[in-house]
Amino acid sequence: MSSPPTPPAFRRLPRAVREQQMLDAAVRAFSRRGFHAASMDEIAEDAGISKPMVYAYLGTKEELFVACLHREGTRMVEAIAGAAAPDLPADERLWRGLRAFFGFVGRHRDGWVVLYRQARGEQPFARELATMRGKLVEVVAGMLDHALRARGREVRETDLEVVAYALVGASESLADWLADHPEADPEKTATRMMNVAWLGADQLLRGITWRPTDR
Amino acid sequence: MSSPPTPPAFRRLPRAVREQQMLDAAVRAFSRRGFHAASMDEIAEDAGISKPMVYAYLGTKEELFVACLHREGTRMVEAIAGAAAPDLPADERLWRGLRAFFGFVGRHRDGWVVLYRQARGEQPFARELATMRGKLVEVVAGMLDHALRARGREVRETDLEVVAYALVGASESLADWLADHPEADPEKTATRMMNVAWLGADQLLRGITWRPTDR
Amino acid sequence: MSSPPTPPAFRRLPRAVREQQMLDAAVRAFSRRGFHAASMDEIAEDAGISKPMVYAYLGTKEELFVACLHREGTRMVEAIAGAAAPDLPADERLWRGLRAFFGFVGRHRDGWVVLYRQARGEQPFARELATMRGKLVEVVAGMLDHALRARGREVRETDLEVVAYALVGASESLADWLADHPEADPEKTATRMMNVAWLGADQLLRGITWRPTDR
Amino acid sequence: MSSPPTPPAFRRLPRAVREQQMLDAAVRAFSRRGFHAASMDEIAEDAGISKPMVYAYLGTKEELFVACLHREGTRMVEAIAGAAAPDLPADERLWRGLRAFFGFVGRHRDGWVVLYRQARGEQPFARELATMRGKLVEVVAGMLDHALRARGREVRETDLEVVAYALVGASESLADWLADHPEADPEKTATRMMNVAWLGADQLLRGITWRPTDR
DNA sequence: AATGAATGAGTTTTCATTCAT
DNA sequence: CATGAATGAAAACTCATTCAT
Repeated sequence: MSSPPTPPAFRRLPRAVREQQMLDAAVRAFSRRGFHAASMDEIAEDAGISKPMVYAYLGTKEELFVACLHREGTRMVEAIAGAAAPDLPADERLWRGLRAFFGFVGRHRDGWVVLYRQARGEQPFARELATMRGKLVEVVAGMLDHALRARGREVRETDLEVVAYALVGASESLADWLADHPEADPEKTATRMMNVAWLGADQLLRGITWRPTDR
Repeated sequence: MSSPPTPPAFRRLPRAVREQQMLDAAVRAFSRRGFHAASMDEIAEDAGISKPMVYAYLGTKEELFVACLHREGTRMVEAIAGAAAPDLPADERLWRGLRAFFGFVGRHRDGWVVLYRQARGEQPFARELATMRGKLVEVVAGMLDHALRARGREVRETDLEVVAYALVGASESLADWLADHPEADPEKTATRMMNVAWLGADQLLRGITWRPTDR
Repeated sequence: MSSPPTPPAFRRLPRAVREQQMLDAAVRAFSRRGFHAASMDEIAEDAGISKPMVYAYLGTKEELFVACLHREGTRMVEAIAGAAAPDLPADERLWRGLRAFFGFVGRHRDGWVVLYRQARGEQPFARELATMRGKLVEVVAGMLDHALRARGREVRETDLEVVAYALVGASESLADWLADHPEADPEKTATRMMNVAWLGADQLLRGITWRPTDR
Repeated sequence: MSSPPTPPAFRRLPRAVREQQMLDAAVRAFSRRGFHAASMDEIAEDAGISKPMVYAYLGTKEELFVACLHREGTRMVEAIAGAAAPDLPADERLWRGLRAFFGFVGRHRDGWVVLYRQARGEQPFARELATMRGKLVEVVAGMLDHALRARGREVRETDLEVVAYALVGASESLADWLADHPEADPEKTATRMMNVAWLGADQLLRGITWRPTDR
């Protein structure tokens, strides 16, 4: 008597799976509506789970957002790091990194948006975000430094960092543009960014263009 | 005895004055705490006026934010447009525009932050912001196009636009960095940006550097 | 120098005129939006005058509403009283009263609505309104009593009052219906009400009908 | 010592129970103070629950009011419909309907007031209310039509509707009066209304009276 | 006589978060 | 493990009303 009429077939999933469902829902909500406008009710419902479970698994709203940031950020960094092997020449590394970056953005537009567009405005995440971006800047700066030393030249560290910062910033902006233009081709966008970054306006104006050699 | 310490002369100010006070307070609040976290109470108190006046003069919270956007944006665009005269050679125009831009950011760090960092994440202002940025991109694209045609060459419009977009994006990011580093020198930052934009990584790595001629 | 550029031709109207303008605006606002939803700002603007003037002339919002009630109510009572002379036979008095009543409603739909529909729900005006309606009920009851005594019969006062109340209520409801049907003919509505009131359902069902003799 | 005076057994009630408590409190508040003057704070406190629960269960203030309207309206319509069986003669149906109606009003004075007195003035509920009243008018009109056809006569539809409207209006007004006179007897009021409706002023003045046969 | 400037006080509504079951 | 029930706190917005000029 009083046995459960509907078998709980879809319930009692392992914790890891549930967490991913929640993060998926959270990324959707945060990227579409922003950190403040997204509500925990909304996220819980979209994840098909009750609110207390979200709190039990992923903590407060801020922690949840940070968790999203971490997951998407890690995915992106891994994608880029896996592509730009450190033993290649400078331009090849840059090109592969850019291609990986824009490819990732093209495949995870939601993730990208939540990562950069939303997080930047909210103080609590500024540091978190700065750390992640710092890693990228460091990689690019290291790349430049490496190439310079190979030619027997050296540059003040600040200069390097700022130049790297500018390159990363330009890429972010183009990625932002890419996220807003679903029809745009990530590969082409990467090529354009490469042209700007590598050749600069002066060369471009002279008709010099950079083109990917392989592929 | 008990003479009024603050003369009542500051009350009952004319509308135009009050509006500027409110906008000042709003820019402060929005840029420091973000659109959602900033409260109308806070802004009103900071402006030294009661909430209903804010609503009476500048409308809804969203409208208030847009008003901030407009004021700061107009100031910035005017500063840049006034500096980059259209009859100069391309590199000179770019340089002067950049110098004006970073100079402006250095002088109005709050304004810049509210303008770009906060507005980007909030859907309601995306369009407003896109319009403003669009103007900048157009100017830069026009500049490139002008220089190209002068050399008898022509480029597809989309390409131009994307390159211009990247340049603007890089500048924005450096400006962002500038806003977070109060000790940094806007002039130097402009020079660095000019190097990246004009020469590109390739030339920089070869030891070629761009330097302002005048001054 | 600095003479007024626009001559104040429409300003400085005598107080009585201004008050009527305000009452007109107030009746419009109250009847369209209800007592609470109508705002003093709205009324002042519609009257083409500043808010402090409204307060100076007609007092608080409640007092303003009461003033509307008074003006419209007095107009209506006068219209009815002027039509139903006390020396006519009962049916003729009733008919003339009804015709005057529906005629008035037809000409002042706004006034009627503000008078009855809005005032009834708001406690502060219940008494005011009850007084006015009481006068009407008294008149009708007196009419019935007069007719009864003329036939040598007498009825308990309460009975009379309730019957009169029902007649007034039915008229009010029809008037309400009339206010919502701008195309309807007041005269016809009066005839219908007369039929119900005078003959009753029983006679109507038997095919007996009342028709105005004159006209 | 310090044993809990009120057992915590009354907390955490199931939704259905809470909803009824809220509706009870809302009907009380709305009918006593009017739609606008009644505050959600007040209602929540009177229901012994916090405001957010009211919003969670019954929505917006307007929706809450409509919910009240629905509950009370349904109760009333059911009471009347259950009493006036369609196979009785016209006068008997009318009488039973009126008796049920006034009986209901006598038992739920609060409900009646909120239903008709408050709702009529507020635009947002006009339609809701018109629908409900429309049903009553239709029933009465159908009754008259039925009786007429049984006697081989026919009447224009508009005429019927308006007469029915007048009868309903008269009843509403008497009910209104009843709500304001707690000492009055619903049964007697029904009898009076029946006299007015069925016999008309003419017959009443001639000393003809209608009396309930049964009971 | 007339008004722009100003506000205290209140309202609806939302949301992150936690119990008790 | 899971959730329906519950709330404290705060935010946006409005409005009748008054002062100082």
